[in-house]
Amino acid sequence: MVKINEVAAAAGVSISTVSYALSGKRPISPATRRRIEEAVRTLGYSPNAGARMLAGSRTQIFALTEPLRRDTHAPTHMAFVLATAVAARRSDYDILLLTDEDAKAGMSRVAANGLVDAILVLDVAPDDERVVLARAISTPTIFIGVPDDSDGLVCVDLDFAAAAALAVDRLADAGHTSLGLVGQPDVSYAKSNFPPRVRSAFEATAERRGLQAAFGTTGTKRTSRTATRRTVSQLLDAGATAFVLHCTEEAHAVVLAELAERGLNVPGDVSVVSVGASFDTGALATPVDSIPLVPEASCDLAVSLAIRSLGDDRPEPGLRLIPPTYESHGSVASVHRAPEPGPATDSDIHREEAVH
Amino acid sequence: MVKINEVAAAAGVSISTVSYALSGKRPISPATRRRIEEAVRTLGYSPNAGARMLAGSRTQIFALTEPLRRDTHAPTHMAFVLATAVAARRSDYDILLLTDEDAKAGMSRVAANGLVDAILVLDVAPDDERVVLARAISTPTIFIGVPDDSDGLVCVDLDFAAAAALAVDRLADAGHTSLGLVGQPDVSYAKSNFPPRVRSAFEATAERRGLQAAFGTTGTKRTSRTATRRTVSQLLDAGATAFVLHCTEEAHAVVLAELAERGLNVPGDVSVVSVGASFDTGALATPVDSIPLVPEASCDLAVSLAIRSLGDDRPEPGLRLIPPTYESHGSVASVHRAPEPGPATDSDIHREEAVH
DNA sequence: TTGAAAGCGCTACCAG
DNA sequence: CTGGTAGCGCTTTCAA
Repeated sequence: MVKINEVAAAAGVSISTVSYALSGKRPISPATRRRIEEAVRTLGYSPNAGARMLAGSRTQIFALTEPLRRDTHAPTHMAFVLATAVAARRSDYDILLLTDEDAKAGMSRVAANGLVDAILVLDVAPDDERVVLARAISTPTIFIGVPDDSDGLVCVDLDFAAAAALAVDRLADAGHTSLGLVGQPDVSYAKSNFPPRVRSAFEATAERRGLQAAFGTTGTKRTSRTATRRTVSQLLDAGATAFVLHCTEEAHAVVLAELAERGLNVPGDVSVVSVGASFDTGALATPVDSIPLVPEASCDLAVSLAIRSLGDDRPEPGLRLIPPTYESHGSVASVHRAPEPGPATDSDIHREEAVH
Repeated sequence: MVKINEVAAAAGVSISTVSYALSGKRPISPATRRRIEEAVRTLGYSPNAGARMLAGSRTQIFALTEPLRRDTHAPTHMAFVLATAVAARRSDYDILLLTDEDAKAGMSRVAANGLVDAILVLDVAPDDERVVLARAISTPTIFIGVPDDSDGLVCVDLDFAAAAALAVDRLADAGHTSLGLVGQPDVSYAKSNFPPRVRSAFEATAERRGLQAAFGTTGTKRTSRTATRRTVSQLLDAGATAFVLHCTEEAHAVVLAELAERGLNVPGDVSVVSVGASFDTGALATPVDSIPLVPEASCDLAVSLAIRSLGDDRPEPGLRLIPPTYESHGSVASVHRAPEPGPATDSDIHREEAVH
C-alpha cells in the first residue's frame, strides 16, 4: 500500500503539501497540484483509512442501523439501503451495516469507538428503542422515519399524513363520497411508524370532507392474496367507489385483478390512488395514480443532514416532512351520475370499520 | 471518549498491560485482569477504531460488495446480507456495504486504503467483473457464489448441481419418468451464476437416469404469475408427473395453486421438490419437499474463510461447495401404476424444451 | 508477569 | 504558497 511520503517524494514536495492538495484546505499552486495529482494517479495512492481517522477524527463512514425484522418488506427496505448508500458515496462516505439482533449494542459500540461520523436509523418503530439511545450518545443520529416520541431528534420522512390527505382530497374533489383504504398487514400498524399515520390522516380527512371511509388490511403478519381479496370485497360492500392503496406491489396487483374480475372498470367504475408506494404504479396492469414514497428523497436529505451535523450549522432537532407529490396515471375519474342516496343515516356517514 | 490511558490509570497498571489484557495476547495475572475489566466496564471503554487500525493493521471490518441489480430478488438477497452480518459480528467484525454503481471502484478503494480486512462478494455473475479485480488486489476476497472462471479464487456456495441431481434422483427412485423444471425468470440465466448450474444438472441427471426432462421459466425479467401458469401447463402437457421448483416463493404458490385448480393432488397425482429455496417450503399451502439454500451455511463458511485468510493457514483457492440436504414434507410419492407408454420416439425421450 | 517506548500514516498547527 | 513536525490512541517489540 502506497503512502503519502511516497507521493510527496514522487511529486518533489513535502507530505503536508500533498495532504493539503488532497483536502483542498489551503491554496496550492496549479503547477504543484498537477504534479501531485499525477503522482497520486500513477502510484494509485489512497490515504490510509485508519491514519486518517486517528489524525483527522473524521472516518468518512456512516452507520446504518436496520433491525431487519421478519415482517420487513424486503424490496422497500432494499431501496432505502441502496438510496442511502448512493447518497453517502456522493459525499465520499461509506456505509457500515448495523443489523444487530440488539440494535442498541451496535449503536453504542460505534458511538464509543469512533468508527463512524454519524448514524442513520432505518425502519423506525413507533416505540423504537434506538430513540433513547440516540439521545444519550454524542454521535449525530438521523432518523429516517418518525417514532412516536421524536423529541430532540432529527427525523426525515415523507409526509404520510399529507399524502393520505391529498389522496382523499383528490377523490373527494372528483365527487366520490365513499372511500376504502387498503392498508398494510395488521402487524405493521404496531411495528412500523408510518402505516398508522396514513390511516388516521385518511380517516380524519374523510371526516372533514364528510365522506364515508372504510379500512381493511392485506393480511395478518404478511401480505396475503386471500386477505387482500376479502378486504376488497368488504370495502365494495361498504359502498366504496374509490380505493386508496397503501400496500405492497403484489397487493396492488391483487386489488386490480379483483376489480377486473368483477367487471369493474378503473377509473370508469372505481377510482384508485396509491399512497406511499416506492415502485412504479404506472407499470401495473392498470396504471394507477400515485403519491409515491421516494427513497432517494428521504435518504438524500438524511445524508445531507448527517453531514451538516458534523460542521458548524448543526441542524435543529425536529421533523423534516417531505411534501407529497401527485403523479397522474389516469386512474381517477369524476363521478358523473348522482350517487343513489340509500337509506343512509347520520351514523353511516362517518362509519369507519376495520375489516380483517 | 475514554481512552486506554485512563483505563490504565484507573486499574493502576501500564497501558500495554491493558492492551494485552484486552487482546489476550499475553498472560495476565487474574488479579490485574480483574481490575482492568472492572475499569473498562465502569469507564465504558471501547478502543478507538482508527488507532487500532493504524497500529494493529486490523480493522475488524469486512466489505460486502453487492451490485443490487434491478432483477435481484430482494428477500433472498436480504437473507444473505443478514446472515453475513450476523456471522461477522460473531467474530467481532462489522460489515461495510459496497453498493457502488461500479462495483470495481468500491473494491479498489477499500483495498487501497486498508479500510477492510477482507472482501466478501455477493450476487456473483457468471462473468463477474469483480473476478479480475479480486486477483489483482492483495485484500483477501471470498466469493459467495461461483463465477464461470473461478481460477485462483476462494468460492463458497451450495452445491446447486448436486442439489438438482439429488432432486432428480429422488423423483426417479420414486418411479417418475417425466420431470418438469420450473426455473427462474429468463434474465437470471444470464446474470446469475446458479440458475444455469441447476438447469444443466437437472438435464444431465435426467438424461443419465433415462428420464424425460422439460424446462420452463417463470417470467422474462421478473417472476410473473401468468408466465408461471403457462409454464406449469406446458410442462404438464409435456407429460411431467413430477416438478422440480427452482423459483421464488410466489412462484411456488402459483404452481401449487395451478395444480390444485386442475384437481391434481400433491403428491397423489404430481410430486414436487423444491431446490435452492431459502424460505420455509413446509409452510406453503401444500408443504413441499426441499433441498434448501441455507444462507447461514454459505455465509458462516465465507466469514470463517475470510478470517483464516488473515492468519497463517490461508485457505487454498478453490470451490467450497456445500453438500445439499433433503428435507421431507411429504410432497413426493412413488408412482404405482405403470406409466402408459405413449408412442414415444427416441427423440422424445431426451427432449428438453424451453417454455416462455 | 509487567513496563517503557517506538512507531503505524496522516492531519493540522506553527514557521517561513 | 510551502515545509517541518507534534501528536492522534493504540499495538507490539524490547527490557526487566
